[in-house]
Amino acid sequence: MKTIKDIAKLAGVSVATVSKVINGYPDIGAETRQKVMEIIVQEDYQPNAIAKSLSGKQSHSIGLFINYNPTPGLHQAFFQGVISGLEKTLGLCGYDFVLFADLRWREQGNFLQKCRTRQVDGAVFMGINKEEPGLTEVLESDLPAVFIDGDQIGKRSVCVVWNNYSGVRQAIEHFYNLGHRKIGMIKGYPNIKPTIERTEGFYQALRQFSLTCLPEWIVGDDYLEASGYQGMRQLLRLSSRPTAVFCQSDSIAVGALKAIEEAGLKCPDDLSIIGYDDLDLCKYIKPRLTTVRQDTVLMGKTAAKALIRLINNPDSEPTKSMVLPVELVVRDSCRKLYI
Amino acid sequence: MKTIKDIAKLAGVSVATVSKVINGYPDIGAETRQKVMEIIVQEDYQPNAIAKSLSGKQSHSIGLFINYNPTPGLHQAFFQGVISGLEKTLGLCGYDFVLFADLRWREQGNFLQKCRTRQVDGAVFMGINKEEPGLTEVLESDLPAVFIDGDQIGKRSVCVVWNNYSGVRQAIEHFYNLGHRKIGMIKGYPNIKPTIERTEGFYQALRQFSLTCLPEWIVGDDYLEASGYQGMRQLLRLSSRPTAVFCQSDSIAVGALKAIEEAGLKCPDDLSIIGYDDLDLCKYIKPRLTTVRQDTVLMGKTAAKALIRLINNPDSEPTKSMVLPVELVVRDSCRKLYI
DNA sequence: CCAGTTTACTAAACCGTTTTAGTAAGTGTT
DNA sequence: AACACTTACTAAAACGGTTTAGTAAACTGG
Repeated sequence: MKTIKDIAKLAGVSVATVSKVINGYPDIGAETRQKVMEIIVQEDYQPNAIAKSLSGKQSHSIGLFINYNPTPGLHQAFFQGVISGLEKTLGLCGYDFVLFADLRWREQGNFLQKCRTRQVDGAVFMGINKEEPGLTEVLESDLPAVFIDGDQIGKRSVCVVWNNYSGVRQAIEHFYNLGHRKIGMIKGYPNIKPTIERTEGFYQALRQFSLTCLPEWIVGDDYLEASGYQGMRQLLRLSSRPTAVFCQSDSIAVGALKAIEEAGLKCPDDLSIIGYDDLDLCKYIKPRLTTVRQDTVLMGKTAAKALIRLINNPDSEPTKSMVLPVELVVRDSCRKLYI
Repeated sequence: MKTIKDIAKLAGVSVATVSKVINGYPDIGAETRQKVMEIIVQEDYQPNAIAKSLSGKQSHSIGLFINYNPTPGLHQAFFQGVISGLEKTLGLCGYDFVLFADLRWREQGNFLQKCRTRQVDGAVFMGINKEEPGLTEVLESDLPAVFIDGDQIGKRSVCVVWNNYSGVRQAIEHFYNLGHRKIGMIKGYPNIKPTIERTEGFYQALRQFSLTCLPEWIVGDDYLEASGYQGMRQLLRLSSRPTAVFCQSDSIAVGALKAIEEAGLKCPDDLSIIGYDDLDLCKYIKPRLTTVRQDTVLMGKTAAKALIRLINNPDSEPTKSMVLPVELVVRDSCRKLYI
């Protein structure tokens, strides 16, 4: 591997001069600059990023903490899209990622330590629980950080979230426009952000459309298929049942569809269903599932931009939270109701 | 951030002594060691990985090149599982990953440069095409590398692949045991490894079971749903058609199922289908799809182990290629044929 | 023509480690 | 008591860059 010394020797100048040429310092003569550049190109020289990090302050790398077994409510395909979005935007700016795998951070939650030790310029957290120990240190530090779909706010950290309220409202509005007035809901795992917000959003939307809803129309306590199945069975047993059911995840909706079929009923003829997440399978099951899509790539790109802003403006007050729009994808699981 | 100097000062020894304590050198007295360790714990000191990399040879990081738009034949969920497997095994050994996002490697294909510049101890390539420029440099270098589902072989590099032959054989055997003797195939995108091997495996398996197959029973030229749909329509138009069709991907199978249904036929009653990949949706479509599962997490773990071996035994002859078993997952898309 | 300024460069310190070579004190041998 | 050996430590160079302070040479103005 060629070093800056080799280049300096070949160009007949000092290493300082080479460094200045590379970093665009003004106090270098035109011919010298020219000469050095030629050698750099000719030798295919690239500065050692490690040495650069140690010497300078910037490492041009971003720490990535991913919990692949997150709190329920995050689906599988989630990470892929976000990473891809992060990569596109941060890659353009010359950043690489340090994906922290070393298990020590999981056991001890020493996120900040890991970041310092690898000297990353910023960090992205995905699927990291709010209560995770070690997170406060990050929030109190001056490390630029962004939390994906989180609600942490710190000195130099922001979070990027989806607008759950809007997602639910669009779903309810769709039901409403189709003539549905009796709307139920199968909820996900309690006490976590998506559940809380989607539930709250549900009530808000009902109010907006002046609808009421019987307490027994709200069931469910997990994001999994099984919970959707159980929830729908409960609903079907009711004497006065809703004509449309909003499911807080697609998995729930899949379970619900199973229960509907098992009861000898048909979706959307007997019951309209909307899911949440827009998993791949929504297009393939029958009926094709109407659902709320969250743009994961956009999430990644937005997070990246926020992070770059935090890194480049060390003393600006950070925007605390960025809310992304979501979109209802209409397919075949809802029918028009003629009242 | 605490440095080794701080610790040395606090302990009243030289930095060399602290370094030796940390790295377990023998020429340190028991009391000194004890004292230094106490201070390290008390101060929660962790050595700077960057400085360590620059000084020593090992950086305890692994380069990761991921092409999210790979040649057709790799499905979405693929990467997630492999990364998770890599993470588990390499994380245990104290490695972190450097995920190369900086677009310069894509445009110029300078994989090796990127690795040298970040001083990674090894590299993993996923979805990287065999013809990619810059790959030869890697293969000729002494950089430990492993190619996921590839067929590159280099000085210090191995590849980890799935046994396509076995996968197809299991599928055909399943058909055979159910009584099928007329078996067709819908192929994927031509001239890439999975297609070549699955096609070859198909003929091998037919020979093994002494079956013959009309040329017009082999159709298809892409891994996508649309291709499966078209392929199946072709097959259904034949006067003498197969009773079972092996699809080289699940997407193909989904398209095929659509064509079957559209023709007023039913799977598995009129036609048995087997897919390949075990996508999530196989469990949710109707009929639930019998398919070949490739264990992505196992792939990641195996790759990790191979890489660690390459790193730790710099002069051992590397095993050139590691073949992983695959497994037929039997669901509802094949029927027993009474002859 | 000389003091002051500008230009274009370099030497050397520094970043936080590891590692080699060196050394002083203690131990054992004769 | 003189010698070699061992033990337990340290100074300093090295890794490959950046950056500060300094310095000759060239240029400027009065």
